Formats: sequence, C-alpha cells, structure tokens
Amino acid sequence: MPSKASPPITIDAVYAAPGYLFRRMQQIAVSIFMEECKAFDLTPVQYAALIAIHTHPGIDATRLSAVIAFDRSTLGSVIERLQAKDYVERKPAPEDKRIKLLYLTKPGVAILREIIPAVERAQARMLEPLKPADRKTLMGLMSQLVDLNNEASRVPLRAEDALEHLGKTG
Amino acid sequence: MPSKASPPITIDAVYAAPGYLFRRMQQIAVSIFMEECKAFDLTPVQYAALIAIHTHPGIDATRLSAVIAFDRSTLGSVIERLQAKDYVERKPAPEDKRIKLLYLTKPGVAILREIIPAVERAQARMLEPLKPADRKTLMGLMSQLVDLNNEASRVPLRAEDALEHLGKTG
DNA sequence: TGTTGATTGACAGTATACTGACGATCTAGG
DNA sequence: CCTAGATCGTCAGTATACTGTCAATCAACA
Repeated sequence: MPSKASPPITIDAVYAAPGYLFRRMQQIAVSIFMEECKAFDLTPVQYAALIAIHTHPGIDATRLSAVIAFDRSTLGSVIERLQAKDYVERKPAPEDKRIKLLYLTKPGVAILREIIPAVERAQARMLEPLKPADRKTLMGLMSQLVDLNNEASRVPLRAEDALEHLGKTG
Repeated sequence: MPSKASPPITIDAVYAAPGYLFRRMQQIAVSIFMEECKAFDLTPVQYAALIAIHTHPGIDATRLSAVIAFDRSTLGSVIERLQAKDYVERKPAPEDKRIKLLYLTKPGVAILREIIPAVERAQARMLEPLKPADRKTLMGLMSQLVDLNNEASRVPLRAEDALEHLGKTG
C-alpha cells in the first residue's frame, strides 16, 4: 500500500479534483440558467451586468467589471450586446472624457423584473439534488472560498473599493 | 420584514446565488491552475484531455468528449493544439473510416509526468483557505451535486457507457 | 506649467463553450 | 442489395474569458 508516492495518472483522479468539479458545475449551472431563461435571450453574464447597473446607475465599465468580477476586455462586447437589445445606454461623463456612464433603459428595467422568477427557478434547480441542509452548507463553504480566494484571479478592484466614488446607491 | 414577497433587485442577491459562486470559483480555479502550470503551457482542458487519452489509449474524439465532459465541437481544436505540440497523435481506425483514434506520444507521456506535481499544487491551493474538514465536506457535496446534475448539461454519453467498446483500459 | 505616470475604453490574439448544420460513413431493415 | 437513420468529425456563428497593447485623457508633482 503506497502511502504517498507518485499519484496514479488516471482520469479518475481528475474526477475527484476540485478544478474538475468546479468546471463541471459551472457548465451545469450555465446550462440550467439558459434553459430556464431561454424565453428572455439573456446570458448569465448579461443578467449580472443588468442587475449591477440597476443597483449602481451611472457606473462606468471598469468599476462594473470589478463589481461583477469579470474581465474589462470582455465587458465591452457584453455591453455592446445589451446596448443592441436596447437594455442599456451609455452616456459620456461630463467631467471625464474617457468615461462612459452606464444606465438601464426602460426596457432594461422591465426585462429585469420579468426574468427574475426564471432566474430564481434556475438557482433553485442547481442545488435541488441536495438535501436542504446540505445546500446551505455548500453555499456557505463556496461563499467563504470565493471570498478568501478573491485576489487569486484578476479583479482590478474589490467591489467595495470600486464604488467609493459613486453615491453608494443601493 | 417582508417574508417572501418579490425579491429585491440588487447585486447583493447575485453574490449569494449559486450560479455566481460557481462561475467565480471556476474563474479562480483556472487562474490558480495557469499560475502553477505556466512553465508547461497547458490549459486545464488540455491537461484533462491528456490524462483521459493516457487512461484510454485509442479512444476517439466523441468518446473522449464524454469522458471529460466537454463539447464535441470544441474538442477538435483542443486536440489540434495538442497535436501541434506533439503530445497527441491521431490514427485513422482501420474498421471505421469516420473515426480517428487518439494516442499520446512519448513527449505527451513525459509532459504529463512532469506537470502532475504542479497540478497537485494547484488543486491544493484552490481549497487552501478552508479548514481541512471543510475541504472534505465541500468536495463531497460538489461530487454529489455534479453527479446528480449530470444530465443537466449536454453530455452525449455517460463516461461509463462511452467506454463500452474500448477494452476498459485502466 | 509641463511632463510623468496612471486610468479608461478599445482592440488583437488565443482558448473555451455551445448551437446547429454538414458530408462522409456505417448499420439495420426491408 | 439498397435505402433510412444514426454516428463521426468538422465547421460556421455566437458568447465568454484572459493577456497584452494602445491612444486619449486625466491627475499630480516638480
């Protein structure tokens, strides 16, 4: 019985690895989200962006990327798509010509209200196979882990810091 | 205190949602993996593919996609990149002209042996912020959840079924 | 005030993911 | 034997992600 020698090079080791389980669960989560929300033609990322802009009207793209933890580079095209659907509008900031401020349009606010029940269903379905107590345990541990690992991936600002200049809307 | 009326439309609700935590954790996991393995120029997906081919030599692309749970469409380009790095070779199957069988090359086996310690470090780092008991709990719940949700995302075959025709190598 | 350094949004390049479609091929049924 | 349906690899199209770079702009300091 080898106690700690070289681990076996087998796919079974991968199945039990955290990285594999996180990737797989993310796939499943997106799939469930898309299924519940297919009537609305919004991706999880686009949904998160809408919510964040609703919470912080007038936020700029860089701060938005910190608030929902995704890449500045990617965010541009996400916003473009939301603009094309007429859910978001961009206004130049008067005091800083570099910045474009983001606001929800009326249709943007409307779709948000409509989609929320579907999103709630999706979130519930992701955890449905677990017993209620286990769901709570899992979410608690995931929250801790994401929080404590926050600096591990490129997020230029912590969400709280990102909002210092805004009026703390919300 | 409203008990269960319409939920608030706020970004804070998103932060506690399973979908957000899974997406964020996946980002973090990839980031840690790439950091630990940067000397090897292999992505998590490419690593999983190498391991799976090593475990099941002569597997074809469709079955491989089931074994590591990713999309058939995407797999083509992943294999191409592994082929370009001379880690994988593809041989036409004699009895079925549609199929191309996958094998690791000598450099493929070698890089696998070399990268494994780095991968182990990455996997450990992902869970490091948690107490040991909590790590175990989290992995147990994630395994359950992924397993029970397996059909939720498009995986054409369960891994076990996918391997019926192979000699159950491993 | 004038230049340095930081910030913003944009872009190019690479790598996953997923949908839907396609031709080539195999297999079963008639 | 020959056609209908399934399967294999591939490709086009869309959407995330991340690295690195760039011009325009701003802020701060000498």
